[in-house]
Amino acid sequence: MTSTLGHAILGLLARKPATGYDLARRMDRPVGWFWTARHSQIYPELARLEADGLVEHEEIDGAGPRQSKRYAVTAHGTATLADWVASDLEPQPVRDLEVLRLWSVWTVEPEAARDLVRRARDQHAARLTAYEVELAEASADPTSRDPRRPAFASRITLEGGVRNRRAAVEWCDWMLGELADRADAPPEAESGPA
Amino acid sequence: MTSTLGHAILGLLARKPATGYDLARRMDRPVGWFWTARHSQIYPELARLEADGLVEHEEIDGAGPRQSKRYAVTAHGTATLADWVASDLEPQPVRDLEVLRLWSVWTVEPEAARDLVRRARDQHAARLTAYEVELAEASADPTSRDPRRPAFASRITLEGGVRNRRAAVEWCDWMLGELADRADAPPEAESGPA
DNA sequence: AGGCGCATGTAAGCCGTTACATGATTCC
DNA sequence: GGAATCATGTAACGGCTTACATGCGCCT
Repeated sequence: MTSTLGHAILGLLARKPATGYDLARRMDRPVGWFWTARHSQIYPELARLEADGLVEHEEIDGAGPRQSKRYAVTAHGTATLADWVASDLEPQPVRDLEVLRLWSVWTVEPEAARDLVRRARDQHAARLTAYEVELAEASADPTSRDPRRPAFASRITLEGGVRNRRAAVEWCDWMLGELADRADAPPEAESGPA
Repeated sequence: MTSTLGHAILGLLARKPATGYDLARRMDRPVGWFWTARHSQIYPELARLEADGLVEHEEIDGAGPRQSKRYAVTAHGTATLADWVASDLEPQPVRDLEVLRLWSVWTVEPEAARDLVRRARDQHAARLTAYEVELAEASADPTSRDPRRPAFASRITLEGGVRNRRAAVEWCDWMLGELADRADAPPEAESGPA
């Protein structure tokens, strides 16, 4: 019944209580590496979670002028989150724009293709570096060895990100090899150094 | 102006003309590995593409009782597709349910976590096998070496899938190691061999 | 005086899914 | 006779994005 976004928010709040505004920022980094949401989606979802008794709020006066609401998970919320984590979710269909594009790469000149792959490689490499930095920070925390601590989960998800992006960079390098200009030349009838 | 789905359909039709029904099936395998759509989305999109002059159809009487429409890309459609492929798309935000879930894995018992990771590993391994089979078939086609042929694009995207899933399986194995039951035991005050 | 950050919400619209609707042919 | 496959569409609804709306305090 609770949506995926709801579980994402519960996951954030289970680590640390926050206002809707805070959540919107945290939905960038670090959770945003694999799930994102705008504030326009977060505020109504918080109301729904509260109606279901999964979170509760207290009014605080924060830095802003207006009263803010700091949300925290209830016991019921934690239980719901844990159930969802352990549940049998069927694999989601993949939606990858980069691969979809590559699948039609035969429609463009090899030179344009190389350009494309080089740009993709750069983006993956940048992401890889960002993950590596965060992973180093996460690993420094001694609690990141304990499977019942949030830092553990952060560490293993980041490790996944690193491995994933590393594979992507290697794949791009491999593709550049496959696209190397051996025979870009227009098809000439029997050339070759016979 | 043309949507992502529109480009996905153009990519399919550029390889081979097809009916809406065909497209719906092909949106499973092989394109469906990285982009999917239901027929209810495909039929209206075909109408839109035709209105924009990117595809055209001829009536045929196929196996079914009703007249079918076989669609093919126009020259304008091919050009539009090529432009999109070479264009500078900004990286899409990742949305990964499996990782989102893992990020909250500290809320469950290590044993449940191991179970979860084992199931994920199995799914990745199954996908990996499927990719490897298709890659072997694709590589057998001699045109898969020519960057201007569809088979080339199929081969390199499949190679990406294989590398990606291989990394995922290895990551799962690594996580199982991290979750190994060294110290699952409930926290007893000063136990340990001195 | 103007812009940025804090802070919370609503509204319009697109994209995608599930379900509804129809109907002939072929296989069991 | 009934189920599966071929074949095309529409309708209702949910999730997500973009844009609209408001307003105080701080920094330049």
